[in-house]
Amino acid sequence: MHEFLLPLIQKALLSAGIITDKPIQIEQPADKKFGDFSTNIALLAAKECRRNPRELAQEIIQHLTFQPDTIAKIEVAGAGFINFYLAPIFIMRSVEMVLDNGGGYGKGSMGNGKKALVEYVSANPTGPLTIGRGRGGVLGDCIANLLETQGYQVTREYYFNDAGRQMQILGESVRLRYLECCGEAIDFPATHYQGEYIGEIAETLYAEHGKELLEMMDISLFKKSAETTIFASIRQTLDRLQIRHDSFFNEHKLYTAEDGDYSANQKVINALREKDFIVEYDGATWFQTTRLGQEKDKVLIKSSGEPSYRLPDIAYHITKFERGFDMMVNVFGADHIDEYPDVLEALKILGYNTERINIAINQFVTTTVDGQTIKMSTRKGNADLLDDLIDDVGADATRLFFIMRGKDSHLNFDVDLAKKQSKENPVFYLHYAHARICSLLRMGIQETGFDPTSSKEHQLLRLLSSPAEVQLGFALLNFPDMVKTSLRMLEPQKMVEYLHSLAELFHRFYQECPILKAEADICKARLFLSAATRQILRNGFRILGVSAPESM
RNA sequence: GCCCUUGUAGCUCAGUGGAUAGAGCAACAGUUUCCUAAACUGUAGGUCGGCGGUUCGAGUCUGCCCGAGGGCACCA
Repeated sequence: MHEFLLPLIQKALLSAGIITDKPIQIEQPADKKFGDFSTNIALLAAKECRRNPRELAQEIIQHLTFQPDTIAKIEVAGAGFINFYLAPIFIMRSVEMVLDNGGGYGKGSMGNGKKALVEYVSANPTGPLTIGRGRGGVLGDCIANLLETQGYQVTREYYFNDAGRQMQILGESVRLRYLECCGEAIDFPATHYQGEYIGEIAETLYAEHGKELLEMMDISLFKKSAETTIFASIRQTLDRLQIRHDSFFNEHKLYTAEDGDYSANQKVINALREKDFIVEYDGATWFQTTRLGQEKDKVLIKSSGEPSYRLPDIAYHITKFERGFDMMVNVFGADHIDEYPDVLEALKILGYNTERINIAINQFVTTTVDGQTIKMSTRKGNADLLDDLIDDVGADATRLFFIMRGKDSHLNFDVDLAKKQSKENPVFYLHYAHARICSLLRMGIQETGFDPTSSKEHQLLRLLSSPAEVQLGFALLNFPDMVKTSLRMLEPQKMVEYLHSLAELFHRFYQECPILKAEADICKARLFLSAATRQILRNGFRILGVSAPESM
């Protein structure tokens, strides 16, 4: 609808001779008595024009020209707001587009073929996925879906490292458990991986090899075995949530030189050295961030000669630019919050446009079971496994609960609520609206032989004018704007809220307006409206990665 | 001690410098001869953590204080 109003206002400003560099903001007032849409442009422009806002608003209104039957009323209100009331007939006419476009309704061309990269999950294969990772995974997946609806060519990437120190410890942990299987007495250090899965991997090795690995001091076989098993389990868990990646980027690539060339890591050092941001002391190589006003320099190469995580991170981001991505989104958990500023600083120094990088940070998750809040802690056994949560509440509830709060909010995952089969549970409420429409349409075909999904008599929608119908129709038209808002804010939560309110409006319509019992044309019109609602629910569910049950 | 996020109704949370601060759930009171009552309607519920500042206007920006979560490694 913004596409409809924005040009109208722009033209009015132009013909009224009002010049302002303030952006035209169109919002939907919380209270319907202030119209369907409203703009505060007169308030914003008043200051620079040195005019009274209300007078200015009045003048803008006089220069607004539009087709009859589109806008029912325009008024100046409050301090100088301009409020628009759409004509019901215009709303219902517009709903026809939902049916005409079907699954394509809500798609946009913001991306226009541009290449986008979304990096998410990116857990190293040291253990099964935790609930906290799940939130980021779902968030990233939804953001990727949103980008796709806007015409971006999206790559979903998983960045991992199977070479570092943590992986060494992992291999060592498996070896120790293996020795245990062989009946050796061992001392298992607290610094090693405590989870039960380590023992399971060791047992598998014991079953395959017996005691023949007993004397093997090289841990690479143990490490490899652990990595393969754990990665398989991670991917299986992600698969249960419909989270998929197109690309798995192994950090190790950045360490190795190709054809006598420098490694990607070394190139970063060279380039930063050229910019005079590299210093060496204490046996290590440092990124001189003190020159940027920070308290301490940051280590890039440890005195052991190994790069610290920061160096490959910078090199990795450079590959994103080199691979030609116009837009990049990194989804991180709150524990990585201190990681990215240094990376961005380095990229800026090296001349990359860091405005193309968007950081989406999600706060942590606590779960509530039987009214008891359980705090999540990483690296402490396996009390917070994502798999267990999916077993408990199902994939749809897991996904939806992760994104139904803003990513900045410290999510409280109420496991009992997620399992409830009633409207208290938002998953259920959304599913029910969809299933109810499916049932209604089935019944409609049975009783009247009319199928709104194959009929083209969409213009019958114009017969509808009751408040419940018009409000539902209006909500449907907001879908494209909601998609854009969700993407702009990198916040799928907006979509969840929108769909919830849509479901609510449908239930009210269903309650107030008899459908199959109505006069033939009205019946058809209402079935069209129902079909359009179902279409939007489906389009929204697809973005959120939630199923659309046909019956319940 | 420093940095990031956060504090809004009983609970879980929206709120993009603008109008009398909203929603869902819970609570209370109603609605089914009728397409799924797995639903709908209505009522009540607030010192926007606290104290200052910026301005025509602050829940929103800013300073300090208090509470919560996270981070402050030659771990990732």
